[in-house]
Amino acid sequence: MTDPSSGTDYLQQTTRFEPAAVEARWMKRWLDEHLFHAEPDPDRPAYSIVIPPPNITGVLHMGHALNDTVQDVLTRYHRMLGENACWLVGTDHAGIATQNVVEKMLRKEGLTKEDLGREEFVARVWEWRREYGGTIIEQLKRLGSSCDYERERFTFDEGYVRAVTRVFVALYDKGYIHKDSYLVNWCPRCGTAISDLEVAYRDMPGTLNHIRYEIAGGGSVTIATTRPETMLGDTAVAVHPDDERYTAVVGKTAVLPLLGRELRIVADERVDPSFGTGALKITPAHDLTDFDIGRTHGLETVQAIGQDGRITAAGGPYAGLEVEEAAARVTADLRALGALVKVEDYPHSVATCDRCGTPIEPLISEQWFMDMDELKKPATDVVRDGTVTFTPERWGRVYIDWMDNLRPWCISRQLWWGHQLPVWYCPDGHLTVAETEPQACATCGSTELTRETDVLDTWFSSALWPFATFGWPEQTADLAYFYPTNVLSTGRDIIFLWVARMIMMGLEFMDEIPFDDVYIHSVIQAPDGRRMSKSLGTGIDPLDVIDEHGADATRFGLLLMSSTQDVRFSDEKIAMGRGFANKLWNAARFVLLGTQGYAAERSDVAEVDRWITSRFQRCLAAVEEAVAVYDFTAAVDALYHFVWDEFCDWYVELIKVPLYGEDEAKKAQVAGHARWMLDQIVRLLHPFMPFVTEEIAEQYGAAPLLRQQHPRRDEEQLAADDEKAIGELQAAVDALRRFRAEAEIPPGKVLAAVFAGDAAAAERYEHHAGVFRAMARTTLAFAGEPETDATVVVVPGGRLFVAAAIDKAEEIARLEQQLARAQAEVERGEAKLGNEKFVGRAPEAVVTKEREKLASHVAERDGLAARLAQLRGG
RNA sequence: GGGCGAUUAGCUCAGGGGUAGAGCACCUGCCUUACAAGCAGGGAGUCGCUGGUUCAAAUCCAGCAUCGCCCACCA
Repeated sequence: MTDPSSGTDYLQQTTRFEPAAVEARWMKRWLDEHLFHAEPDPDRPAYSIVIPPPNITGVLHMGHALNDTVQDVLTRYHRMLGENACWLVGTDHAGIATQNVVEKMLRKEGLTKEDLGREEFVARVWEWRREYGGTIIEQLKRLGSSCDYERERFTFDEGYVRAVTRVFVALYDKGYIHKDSYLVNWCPRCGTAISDLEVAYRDMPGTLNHIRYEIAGGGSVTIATTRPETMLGDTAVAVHPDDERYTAVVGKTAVLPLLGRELRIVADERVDPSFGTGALKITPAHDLTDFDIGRTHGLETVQAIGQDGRITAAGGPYAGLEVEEAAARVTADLRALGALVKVEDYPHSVATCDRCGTPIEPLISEQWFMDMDELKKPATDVVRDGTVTFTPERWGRVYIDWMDNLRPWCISRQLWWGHQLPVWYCPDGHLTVAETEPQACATCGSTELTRETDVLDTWFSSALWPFATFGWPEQTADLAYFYPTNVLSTGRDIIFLWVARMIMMGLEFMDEIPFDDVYIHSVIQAPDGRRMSKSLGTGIDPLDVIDEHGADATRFGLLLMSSTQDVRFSDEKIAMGRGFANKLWNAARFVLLGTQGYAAERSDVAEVDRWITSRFQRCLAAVEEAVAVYDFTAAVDALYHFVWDEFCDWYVELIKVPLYGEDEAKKAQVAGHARWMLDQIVRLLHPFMPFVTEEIAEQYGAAPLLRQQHPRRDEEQLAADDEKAIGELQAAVDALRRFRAEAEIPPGKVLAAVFAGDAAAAERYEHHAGVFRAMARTTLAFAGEPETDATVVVVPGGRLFVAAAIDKAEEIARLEQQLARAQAEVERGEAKLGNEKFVGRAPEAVVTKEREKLASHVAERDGLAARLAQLRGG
């Protein structure tokens, strides 16, 4: 890249990392050079992820942003490990959602879909999709998502339709799909049946109405209902067989008030005798329990509520009323009759349409169902036996529990936008199910065929995503190479709707699981702990966050929020990411500008070089272990602390001494290593913060990092001795700094100190004399008597006597405090080691550690006591 | 009704049998030639409550409380 990042002017002047321009430039380059695209390559292992396809009506929200960051980290990470990584991207045609959006648009033009007719309407939806359907894909790019955009798929594209049709026909031929007249969840507003999973229960206030039904031949029975209007569809009354209050009336006939319909009184165990009056009105056409009881007892069904949500002709005088109005009228009329015995407040949960919020009307209609019994067993087994793993694990148990209780899936929708069922009817009502339009009825040969108008549930097609996107039903090279995918990352809200069904379909049609791992990410709530939602006004637009802080910062912050539990959105974490990107950028500026002309080369000559290399290896190990178990917070945390606390705060400061020094050979060695180290860091960090790392790598000619390798784990680069040595150096500098702060010694004042202690420590400190000068503003001497008014600073391996300008009385008080603290530690340690049970039963390492601690506290105490005695005496 | 999760510093959250951690916020001092979006230092918590196991519990177990989520044919 030449502009504007060529030469050192750019580095010199850019003291802050400015994401906006950098991001756009890099995304363009990655795309122009096809760096995200993968083709099957037998020489490399495949790593594949399919994105949960967002709805074409969707815009990027915080959940996507987190999920896509996770997938991008994994994709970039594995790509740099040398795997052939393909992150497959695409969109979902989203039946109801999309149809609703286009209908709303038509309404603004004063049109309904009926005005246009089906064909024209569907054409309008395609048009809408061409114009707006790609929005979310463009938004993905803002985040830096390295999807294989050249493979973009759509759940309604040509090849996908073939896959859906093939699956439907195959399942029909196997007898898993059938048509039935059954009680389904009907949304009167959307005008379609929906599946159980698309029903949301919401707590609402309501009333429990006790209604008296007279019994033919004398007596009465009182039932209780929350929906009085459904009595218009009653065909029976049921009581529990063991309920002694009602044994006498079972078998008799009750009379439905208002309509006069005769109702059988039946006994059924599904009635709860403790609820209400113990007598249950039976409306087989509008309640699932009633429907089942009706089937058992051969009861008539009366449809009192129509698909438009209004009372039908069966409701006599109430016909044509909306249910709410009907409820009011029925209640009033019952009251007038004296049949309404009691009305009590009764809050209960109401079934509503998950998509539009309208109360669901259970009613009987002709629908297509998929029987899950055969499909669910293998799909449950693979999770039970660990072939497919869930992270966090608990979602696997949730999945299994749900699978164990599966009921048939209602897959037909009375919509216009979607995969039309490949089913044709002849005038005699025979069915012909075929992949391509048949010429004649398979049963009677009639050529007058009409196609089923229903379309499939959107989730039917989504279930095929992991294999249909790689070319199935064709046996393509892509499919052979990239399937099964490695991991599916998604939110927990679609475990049942989508994940479960992909596993079932993958096993059925590919005879293989669709993915090895399922990673369920956290739900990001609004900062106040409420749901992020547009209607509540609690949503935060990730694009705004990117605009404000940059994509790297947004990714970093989101990864910090990728917990195993729900978390609140935290602006501070994003700001932390921004600060980190800036810190990294500035560290890179320092290294690159301060070592110009030197070539990157790892060195193990200097202790400090071996130390930072070793610390890097530990960070690398931590990152690899964290990513392997999808613990992105731990990965990012390890990177942050290594880069900031160790690389920037210590390494960079430590190498300033040789770098600004006169020893040219030493300087060359340190400079080379610093450049090498920076390159290692940037490679390790790239999957997490792709933009800033590319921008840095560009400055020394290593870009694009997308083509580079991940740093290599190497046990031989670990250096425990050097870590210990530098650790002690850090502790000594810290002690001096603490002393300076406590004694309020001005930063500019240079202190002189005499070291007394063991020889090894003396040698080490002498070697790092420059470090003490630079980082603690203290010059060290290793011989001679300390002055009598010197202050003692305890450091590893001995004591520093600092010629200090502080009050003797204050110094005595300070030492007394330190002594008291040391004494307390000694006593604690002695008590612990004097405890036979502790010494006898605690692990040896714990006891040893305790002994070492005690010894060091004893030494510290004795040193302080001696010093105190000297001060008091002098 | 069943299940799951959470309860740790002022805030947001990690951790997890062996002397309590991070970021932000706060206090003090510094524009020290990579970075003031910075540097150095500091204060701050009976780890929700009650029991139990253990030499040792924030951590494991049981119960309780509060909050949240999911499932359910709560007439």
